[in-house]
Amino acid sequence: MATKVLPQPGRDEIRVEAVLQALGEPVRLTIVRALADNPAGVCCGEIELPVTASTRAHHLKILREAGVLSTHTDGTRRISILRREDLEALYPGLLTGILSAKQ
Amino acid sequence: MATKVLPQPGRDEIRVEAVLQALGEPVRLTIVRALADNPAGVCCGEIELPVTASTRAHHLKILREAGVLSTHTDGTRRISILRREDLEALYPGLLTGILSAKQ
DNA sequence: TCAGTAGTTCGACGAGCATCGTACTACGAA
DNA sequence: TTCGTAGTACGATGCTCGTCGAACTACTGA
Repeated sequence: MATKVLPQPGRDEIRVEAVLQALGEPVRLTIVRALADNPAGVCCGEIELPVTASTRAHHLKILREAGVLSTHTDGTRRISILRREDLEALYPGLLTGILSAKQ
Repeated sequence: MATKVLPQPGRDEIRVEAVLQALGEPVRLTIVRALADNPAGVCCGEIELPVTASTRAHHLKILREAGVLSTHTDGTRRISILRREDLEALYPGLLTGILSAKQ
């Protein structure tokens, strides 16, 4: 089972505008909160969202390209993990600040 | 000289999606950075921006309505101040995280 | 090999947004 | 009162974005 990591920006390629814009959307913020609750990673289909599969894939792509999360394959599934370390290194406190917001 | 504070959301009315969406725009992020450098407040006309005055007013309104900044009048001028305390109380670390990003 | 499942990609569509110019308001100075 | 300055409000425009359905890919299990 050769897991493969989907293309994503390196830590030095992450731009704060892209991160903020990615996080400033309700559906994507829901995804990020779900990932934060599951440090081991989440299969994107498991997150309950009020959108279709294609829209979900769209949002995951935006989050991945912004550098917010990392995705690797696991059979037919794709596991997404929050890039906590990278975001904390670039913008210390940002993620915890956002996650501390009462829903 | 009766200075007047323009309408803005109370601390409990601030929503994290609105804040992130407001910050996820290059022009508005420039404004926030300028305000962060001037804790005493900045007259919006003083910030150098690549847009016209009407667009500038539009962005300031969005930032104000999101709860990111506070504006009060001073004669014909309007002084804007970053709502550091409120944001820090709601989302501890968020602002410093964003501002620590190398431009 | 074949069917089923997980997820992406593509094209289309409608809503929202950033931008502008113009007209307007509010204040200060002469 | 009149003029100039600082800024807002409004309407229009073009672009971006979120959403969807349908078609497609990739892997698993029978």
